[in-house]
Amino acid sequence: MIPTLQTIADRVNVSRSTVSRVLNNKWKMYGISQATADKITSLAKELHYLKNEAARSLREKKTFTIGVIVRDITNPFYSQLVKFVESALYSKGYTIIICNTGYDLDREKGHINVLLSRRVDGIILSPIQKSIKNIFKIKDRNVPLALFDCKIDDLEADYILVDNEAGTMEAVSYLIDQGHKKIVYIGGNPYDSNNRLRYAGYRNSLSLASLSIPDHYVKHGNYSFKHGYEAATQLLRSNDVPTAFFAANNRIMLGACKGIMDCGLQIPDDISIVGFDDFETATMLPSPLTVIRQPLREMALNAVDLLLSRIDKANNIPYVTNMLKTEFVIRNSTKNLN
Amino acid sequence: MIPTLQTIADRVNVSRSTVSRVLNNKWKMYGISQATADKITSLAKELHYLKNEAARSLREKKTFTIGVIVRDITNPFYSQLVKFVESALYSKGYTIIICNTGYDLDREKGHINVLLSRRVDGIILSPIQKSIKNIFKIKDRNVPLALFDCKIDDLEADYILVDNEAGTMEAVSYLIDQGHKKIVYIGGNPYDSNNRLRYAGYRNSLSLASLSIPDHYVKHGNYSFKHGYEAATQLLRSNDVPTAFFAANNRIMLGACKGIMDCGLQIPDDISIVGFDDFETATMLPSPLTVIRQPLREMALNAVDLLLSRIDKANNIPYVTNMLKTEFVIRNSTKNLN
DNA sequence: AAATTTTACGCAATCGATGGCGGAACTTTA
DNA sequence: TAAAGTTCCGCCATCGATTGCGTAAAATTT
Repeated sequence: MIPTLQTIADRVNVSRSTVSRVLNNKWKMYGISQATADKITSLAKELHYLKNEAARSLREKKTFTIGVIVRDITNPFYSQLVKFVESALYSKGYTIIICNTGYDLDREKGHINVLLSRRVDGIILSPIQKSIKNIFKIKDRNVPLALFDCKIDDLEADYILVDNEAGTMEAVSYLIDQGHKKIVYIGGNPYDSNNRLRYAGYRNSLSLASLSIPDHYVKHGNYSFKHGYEAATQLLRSNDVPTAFFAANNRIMLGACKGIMDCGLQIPDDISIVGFDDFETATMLPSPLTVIRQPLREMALNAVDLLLSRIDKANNIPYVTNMLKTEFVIRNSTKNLN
Repeated sequence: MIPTLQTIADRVNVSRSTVSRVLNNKWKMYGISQATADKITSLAKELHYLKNEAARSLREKKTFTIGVIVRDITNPFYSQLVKFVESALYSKGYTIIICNTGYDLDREKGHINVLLSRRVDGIILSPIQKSIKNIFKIKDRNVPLALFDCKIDDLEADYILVDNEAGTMEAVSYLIDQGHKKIVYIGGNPYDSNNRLRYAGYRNSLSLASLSIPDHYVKHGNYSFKHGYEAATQLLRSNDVPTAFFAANNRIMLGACKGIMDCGLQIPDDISIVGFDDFETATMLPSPLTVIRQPLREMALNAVDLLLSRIDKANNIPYVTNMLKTEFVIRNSTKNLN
């Protein structure tokens, strides 16, 4: 049998209440004698008593659980996010439930239902485009929510993200400064907010330099290796070969790099590339990749802080949008054409 | 207010029991009229009623929660494991709590306590060496447990792992067949079961070929990029440069590759390398890496099945050790010296 | 010695869902 | 019309922990 408060109470000849108070370190304020307290704590240890969290949650209306919904846990961007979030929350006594949507709206919906059923204290959500309905389910319940790595129009909420537009402009302008004029944008889902903002940054930079953008230099698609690969190979085999690629995320970038290699070309000698997200492999390629790094750790801690403050101090503080700066990490994947 | 069974019961003028029975699709066996059932289901929808899982868990002594404890969630090996496990369990109505130990024994202990407190229905644990005490805590409570990617001496339990020794022998023998005689073993923690078995495989292969192993050809350490890097660079700069490396896992292998590159050498022309674990980056290097692939998806599903069968059919079935075969993926990171 | 304080706890309600047992109301049968 | 079924549902205990309120017993004061 798994011991309960009652088990201990019976053996020490006190009531459940007393045991509870002792084990929650509140015995002083309830005037319980040292002797009783000692008996209880030592018996608890002896029996390997562990509080039943389901019972505690039910009574306290607090689960010490946070739901984390990501799009693809195997993407290092998210697995690192999870690592940081888990670590930060662990030290605060919270536990995380991981939900992987795989960019599937129905799955996201299902996961949200489960999390709400479990009465999680908060949710960190990295939504897919068109998640609004799902998000409203959370808002309706007044469950603290941190939207991660996105910005949804007309939706009031807490956001944690980076300045996608500025970050992209820094990278694209860098290419332009190096003399590139034929710069291709390989993007993700055209409705995704990140993609839109990154694309906007790309356009801005080219426009500032008075460079035009032929339609076939813009390849929206999705955030996959495959898309990056196909976009790159297609362009490299076309009759208007660009001099540089901008990749909207790490998956696309890797795919593009592979495509470039498979076309028998060299980075940066034959073609330049920059892109969003830093990742380990970026440093492992023959020429390490120049990338836009997102301050993932900061973002994770930010999301946790935001959530915890809503949980602790009531959920009626004004919404904030926490837009962090990106860092442009120059390595060696671009060629200076000047 | 969040609606409960009582809320609905009051509005429909029935008892909680009736509502519960209807919402659990048991109304037919309790002879509840269609009309009542309809009223209840539609009101439940209208109010967005969601069962309180804490209450259900408490009453049913079942949480539909599985704890997954991994060493490093950012290692693609584990993030993929999590992805597969999450997906398989989601379809069965289970939810997973992720715990990242970072190879820290105390953290593992803390996480196990939390999971037991939460009365998870089962645990998938990828332990660190010397976890036995922690594991016994789980066994003492009779909580279904699947030990992943390890084998602990004298500990009866369910294991899911690959045939490390045979897998390693296949790879090392391949090197030997290609004429390599100076093969270095860069390993992980010397007490780790995987490392021991992989090392055993390495010794076996060399021994079968009557090759001796100088002490400095064996570099135990830990499963980190850093260790791989340092071991490789140190050996490459020594006066007894090997012709091939065997890396005991993906992190070490990547570190070794980086070390090789930083020494200005080429794979496979100057030095050959094979290692454990397949990973995306392996295919992205100038010469794609020859690796020993673990059937991760199978392993994950196996772990889930094992756990669920223990959960559903009682926890007294005999322990099993599920040792799967590895797959040797030949790419282009070794040179034929013959 | 009676009154007052302090010490040291216990009682019982509560959180929300579940299910065994029982029973009222209505219908059918003899 | 009384007995026997059916139909349809409610009562209440239970899971384990928490806490406001209350109080008996011991200690102290007057």
